[in-house]
Amino acid sequence: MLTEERYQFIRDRLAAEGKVLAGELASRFGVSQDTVRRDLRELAKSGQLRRVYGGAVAPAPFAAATIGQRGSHAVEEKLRLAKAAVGVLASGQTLFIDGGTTNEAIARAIPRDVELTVATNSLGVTSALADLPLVELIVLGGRYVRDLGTCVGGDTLAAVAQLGADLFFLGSCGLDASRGVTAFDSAEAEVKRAMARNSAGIVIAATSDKLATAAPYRVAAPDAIRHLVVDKTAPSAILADFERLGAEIHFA
Amino acid sequence: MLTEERYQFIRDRLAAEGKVLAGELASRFGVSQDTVRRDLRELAKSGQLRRVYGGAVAPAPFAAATIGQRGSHAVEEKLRLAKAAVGVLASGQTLFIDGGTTNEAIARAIPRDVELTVATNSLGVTSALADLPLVELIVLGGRYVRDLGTCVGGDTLAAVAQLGADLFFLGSCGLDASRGVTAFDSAEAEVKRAMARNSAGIVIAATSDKLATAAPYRVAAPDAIRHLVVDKTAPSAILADFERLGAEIHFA
DNA sequence: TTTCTTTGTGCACGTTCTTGCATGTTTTGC
DNA sequence: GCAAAACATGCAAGAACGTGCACAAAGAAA
Repeated sequence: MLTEERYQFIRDRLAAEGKVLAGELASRFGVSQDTVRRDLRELAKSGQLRRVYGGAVAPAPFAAATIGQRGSHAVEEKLRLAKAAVGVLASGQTLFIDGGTTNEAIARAIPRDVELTVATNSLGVTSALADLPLVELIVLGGRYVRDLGTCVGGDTLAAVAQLGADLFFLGSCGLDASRGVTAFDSAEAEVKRAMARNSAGIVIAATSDKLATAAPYRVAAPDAIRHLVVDKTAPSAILADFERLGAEIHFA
Repeated sequence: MLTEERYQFIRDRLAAEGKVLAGELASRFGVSQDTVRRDLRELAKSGQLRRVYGGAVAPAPFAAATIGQRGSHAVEEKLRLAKAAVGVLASGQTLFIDGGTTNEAIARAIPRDVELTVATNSLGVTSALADLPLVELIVLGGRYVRDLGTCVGGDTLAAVAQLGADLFFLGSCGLDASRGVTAFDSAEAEVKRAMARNSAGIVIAATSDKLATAAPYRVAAPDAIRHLVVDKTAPSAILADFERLGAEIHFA
């Protein structure tokens, strides 16, 4: 019995029934439960199932429902980034959070026992925070843009102008030590600029593919970044540039 | 029986019927009530349900006012109402839609090929419409109120004031032919009043338990209702009153 | 062929998780 | 106010789990 055969059987069984039991698989394959557990661990690592006590279940449909191509590896990376990014939070703070899948992951990673005031123009972030009892949630309305999952426009700008925040979690941007933070869309950039202007510090959690890239619209100067959350594969030369400009580097 | 299976069953049951009983779940699963209570505690910790004495109910934004009433029959009734309510729409119209489970059902029932401009302060309605390609969606931001699932406050009022709509889908209210439309919350009523003021006509889809009830805060006069969508069990005497006041009655 | 490395597997051990029971507390209905 | 039901908490037994290690089979290098 090849390992791959077991994998395929598990995948099929999950698709058909939604769950598998470790003990049942072991007796069916004629191997020890340890081997089955190793299989499950391996498949879980690539997001093909979710391990639970006693076996495994089909993965959450959450990934499929949301935006873009986000491979399973990128999900894990974003989750690690999100957990590290939450580390810069302190109870009682006021935050701006804008759009992007990384920011949605961060919002979902905020623990239930932290007291915060959060203003966001992202539908995903709003949904993620809507249930947290200690979060005072302010929705920044405006024209909803499907492709971004956020609100933009004059109404959004007006709402931002009335608020001030300790930290601004800035998402889905290009990031370059000389050009600073840049966005791909004009209206989006306007809102980000307003949020940056009304915040004491900017937090950016960047997957490694965002580093050293630039987009047309300028959002913030490179020295405006207070916290930069990256994974351990980020080139140290680039990080050194940001550190020199005053950013605090956090590794996921 | 995996723990996760019990979780899933509870989630499904809550979505369908709005409530679960600890004792009933225990006998169905073949485990002790202690285990069921532990499950409920766990799900409550992540906001997936709200614990009550004897079991649990669906979390705030969806439970709204009617906890015991929303059996699977009530869900079906709301679906029928929603389909009928969509009948009053015409392509090219501009709508206000506020909160409530009935309005969320209506939003989900809007077909993909209708061109509309929709302004809403409800998170559920926003989520329902976010994917429709022909709907220009305007999010009315403000302070998010967990129990209502909507935004209220001065910012919301200001955003409403800048817009005008053909129809206002008014939800989760008391409804009485002499007192008109009434709401349970002061801030909520303010927003509804503003929407009513800036709309040419009001549409109300009411489950039969809403008819001939009243709440403290006045929202609109009884003769402001243009379309009233009810099921066939609605008392004809009450409907006659509304019809005399100028409402058009639609049966689901 | 012989030797070494790689990979997959099973076993032993300690750890963590789940569960039912016992106990004491809180809530509900009368 | 009282009794019963529902609940929270601590505890112990057992199941499931992770890890390190040994062993065997397959292939590569000498």
